[in-house]
Amino acid sequence: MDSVPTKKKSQATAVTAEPPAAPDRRSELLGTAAEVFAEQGYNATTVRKIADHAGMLAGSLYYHFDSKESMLEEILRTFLDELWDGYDAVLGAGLGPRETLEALVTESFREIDRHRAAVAIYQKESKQLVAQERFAFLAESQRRFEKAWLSTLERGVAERVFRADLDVRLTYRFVRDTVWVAASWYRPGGQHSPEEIARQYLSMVLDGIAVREQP
Amino acid sequence: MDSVPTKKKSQATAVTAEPPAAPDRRSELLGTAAEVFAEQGYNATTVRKIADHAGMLAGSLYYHFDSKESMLEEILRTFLDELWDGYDAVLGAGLGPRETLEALVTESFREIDRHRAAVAIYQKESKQLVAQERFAFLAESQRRFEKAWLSTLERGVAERVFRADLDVRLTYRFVRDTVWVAASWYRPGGQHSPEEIARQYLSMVLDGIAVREQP
Amino acid sequence: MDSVPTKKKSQATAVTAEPPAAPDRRSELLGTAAEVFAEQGYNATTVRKIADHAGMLAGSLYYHFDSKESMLEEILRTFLDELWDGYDAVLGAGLGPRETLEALVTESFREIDRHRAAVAIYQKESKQLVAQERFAFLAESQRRFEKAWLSTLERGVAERVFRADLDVRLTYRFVRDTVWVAASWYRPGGQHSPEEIARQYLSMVLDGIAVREQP
Amino acid sequence: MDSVPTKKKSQATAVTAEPPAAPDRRSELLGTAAEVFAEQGYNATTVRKIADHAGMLAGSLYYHFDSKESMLEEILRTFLDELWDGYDAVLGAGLGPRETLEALVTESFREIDRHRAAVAIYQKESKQLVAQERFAFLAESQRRFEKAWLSTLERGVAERVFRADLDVRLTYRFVRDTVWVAASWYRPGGQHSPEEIARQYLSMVLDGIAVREQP
DNA sequence: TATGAATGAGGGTTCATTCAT
DNA sequence: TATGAATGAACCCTCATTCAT
Repeated sequence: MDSVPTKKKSQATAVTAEPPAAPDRRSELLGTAAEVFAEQGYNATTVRKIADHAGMLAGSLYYHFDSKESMLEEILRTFLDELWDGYDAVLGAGLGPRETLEALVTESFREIDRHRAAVAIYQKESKQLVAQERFAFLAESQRRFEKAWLSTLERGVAERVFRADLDVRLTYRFVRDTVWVAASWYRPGGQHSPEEIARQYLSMVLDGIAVREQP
Repeated sequence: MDSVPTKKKSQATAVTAEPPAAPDRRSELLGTAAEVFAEQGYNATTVRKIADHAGMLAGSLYYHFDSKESMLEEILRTFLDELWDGYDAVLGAGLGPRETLEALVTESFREIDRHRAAVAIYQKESKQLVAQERFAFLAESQRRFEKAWLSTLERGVAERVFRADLDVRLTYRFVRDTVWVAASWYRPGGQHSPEEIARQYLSMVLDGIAVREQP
Repeated sequence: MDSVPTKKKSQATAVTAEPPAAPDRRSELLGTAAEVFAEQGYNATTVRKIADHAGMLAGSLYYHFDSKESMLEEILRTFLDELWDGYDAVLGAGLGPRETLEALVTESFREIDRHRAAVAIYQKESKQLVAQERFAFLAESQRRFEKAWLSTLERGVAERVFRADLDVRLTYRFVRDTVWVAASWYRPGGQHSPEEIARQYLSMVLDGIAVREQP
Repeated sequence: MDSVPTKKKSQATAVTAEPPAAPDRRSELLGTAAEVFAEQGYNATTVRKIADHAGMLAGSLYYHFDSKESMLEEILRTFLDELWDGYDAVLGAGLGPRETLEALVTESFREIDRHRAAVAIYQKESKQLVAQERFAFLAESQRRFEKAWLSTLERGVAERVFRADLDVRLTYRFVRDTVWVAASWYRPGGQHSPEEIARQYLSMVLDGIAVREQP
C-alpha cells in the first residue's frame, strides 16, 4: 500500500477523527488504488482488483467513492496539490536560475519518493486524460509547469549561467521527461535517496558525462 | 498512417510499380492500428476504432489478423527487428565509446522517426506485456539493450572518455528513458530532423547545459 | 470422404457426364460435408472446416450450394430417399410380421453401412430440425417410419408371433433407437458386416439374452 | 426446472427450513441451463437463452459461473457423481449376473428420471467433449461403465445365465445405447415409472419379444 | 459499512454469407 | 470454378455501477 499520509493534514485529521478506528479509510483505499493503477494501468485495472487488494467486494468501494474515475481524479489532485506546494516554495524563494533548477529537480525527486504511484499514473495516463473536462486541472498544471521550467532556463541563458546555444524547448522536454520517468523504476527505500539521485542527475545535466578537456 | 518507408526498398518500389500497389494490405492495417494504439493506449483502443480508421468493419480485421493482441505483437516485433538491425550495425563497427554512444543515440532518434507509433506503444505497454509468454521477446530485447548501453558507458569510463564518478546504471536509465520518451512528443516532419535532435541531445548529455567556468 | 455413390444414378451420370473430370463434384462435397457434420456436429461445423477438408476456400462452396443448411438438407434427403426405397421394397413384399421385422432391421443396418455419416447426423440433429418448415420432410418420414414399425409389431402380436404382453409403443422406441444409435459406433469395413450385426441384434431382440430354462 | 430432488436430503430440508430457501441459486440456474442445453443442444444454446429462462440478463450469469462451459461441466459432473453412487452400490452388493444386470438397468432408468436433462446432454455431447482436457472425467466414467457392464455380461455367460453365443461387446453396446437413449423421449411424471420401464425393457432384453415355441 | 446479486453497455471474436475478379 | 476480401449479425464474456439488505 502507498503509505503516503498527506503531510500536514494527517495530523489535523488524527486529532479531529471521530470514529476511533477510521483515521482515513478513504486515503488508505486511495493508496491501494494508486498502487494498482500504477502497476497495471488505469484501464487494465478493474474495480474488483482494487477491492481485492483492499479486502472487500467491488460494490463496497462505491460507498467511499463515486466512481473509478473519481478515485483517479482524487489521486492525481492530491499529488499535484502537494507538488505545487513544493514548487511554489522554490519559485518564490528568489533563487538564481541554477539554484532554482537544482531545487526544482530535487523537489521533483522528493515527490517521486512520496507519491511514486501517483507520478507513474500521471506519466502514463495524463496524455489521454487532459482531453476530458474533468481532468482540465492537469492541463492547467502542465501550463504552469512548462512556464516555470522555461522561464528558469531562459533566465539562465540570459544570465549566462546556461549555455547560449541551447534549444530551450528541447532542453525543457528532455529535462522534464528524464525527471518524471524515473518514477517507473524508482523504488522508495532503495539504495538511493531522492536527494542523491537528484545530485547525480543534476551533475549529469549541468556538466555532462564527458570528461572535460583540460586546457 | 504510419509513414514508415522501408529504408532501401522504398526507392525500388517507387520505381518499379504501382499496380501491385497492394502488396501489403496487412502492413497498411498494422500502421493504422499502431497509430491508434499509440494515441489511445492499447487497452483503450477497441478493435472497432481500428476498423473505423481503416474504413472497414471490426470483424473484417480478423480476416487479416488472429486477434488484437497479434496485431500488437507484430507491430512490436517489426519495430524491434529493425531497431536491432541498426544497433547491431553500430555495435559491430568498432567505434570508440563516445562515438558508439553518439551513433546509438542518433540511430535511436532515427527509429523514433520511422516507427514513432511503435516506440510510443513500446514505452507505454512493454512493462505490462513482458509478463506474458507471448511477449517474452521484449524482455530479451531489453536485456540486449541494457548490455549494449552499459558496456559502452563502462568502456567510456575505463578509457577516461566519460567521467569517473558516474553511477553507470543511473546514467544508463537516464539516457535510455530520455531518448525513448521523445517518441511521445516527436512529430515526424516537424521542424527538427532526427539527426538534429540527436545532436542537441548529445550536446546536453555529453557536455551539460551549464556554462563552463573558465579557469 | 464418404464413399457413398448414389447407387443407380452414379452410372447414369458417368455416362452422360460432360466435363470429363467432374462426374459429381457436388456429391463429393456433400460426402465431405456429411463426414464433418457427423464428426463435429452440425452447429459446431463451420463452413470453413468443410472447405478445408475439400481443399478449397469457404466462399467457394457457395458456388455449389446455396447455404450450409441446404447442404444439410440435401444430405438428409438423399439418405431418406434411399432408405425408403429399401423399406418400401420390404413392406411391399407381403412378408409375415417376424420376417418383416427381420428384413427392416437388416435393411436398416445396410443403410447405416452406406450412409453412416448421414445417419449419425440424422440421429443428432433431427429433433431440432423438424421444427423448421424446411425440414418438414423429416417429420413426414418419422410418421411413416413409426407406422411401419408399429403395424408390424401389432400384426405380430395379433398373429401370436410376438408376445402378447408387449407394450408396443415402448418396444417400438427401444427397437428404433437401438438400431439407429449403432451409427455412432459402427465403422464400415470393420469386422462385422451389416448383415451379421443385424443377425446378432435380431437374435437378442427376438429371443433374449437369457438362457431359457428347459422345462 | 429440473425436478431433481436430492434423494435423502429432500426430506430433511423439507422439515427444517424454507427461509434459507435460497441455499442454491446456483443449482437452480444449473437446472435451467441443463433444460435448455438438453432441448436445443449445447452449441445452439446461447447464454442469453439461458438467462432468459432464468429471468435475468446474460451477463448476470457470470456472477454465478465462470463460463458457459463451466456450467456444462458442473451439470455433467453432478450427474455422473450421483450415477456412480447408485452403480457402486449395485456393483458392491454381491449379486449374481442377472440380478446385477437388472439392478443396473433399473438404476439407470432412475437416473434418467432424476437427471433427464443431464443424460440427454451427455448422450448428445459427450463424444465431442471427451477430447477436451476439461472433460477427461467423461472418458474415465466411460471406462468404468464399460468395465462394469462387460464383466457382468461375461460373468453371466460363464455362469450359464446368459446365452453362450452372445457377442459380448456387441450386446454391451446395444444394451448401453438403448438404456440411455431413452432420455431423449422420457418425460418424468408420465405414465410409466422408471421401474416399470426398466421391467418392460428387461423383459425384452432377457427373454426376447418373440413368443417361445412350446415344445 | 459492507455484501450479494443484478444491470446494461460494450468489447473481442466468430462465422455464414456476398461479391468483384 | 475458385479466390480474396469484406459484411453484419450474433455470441461469449467483462466490467463499472446500482441497490436492497
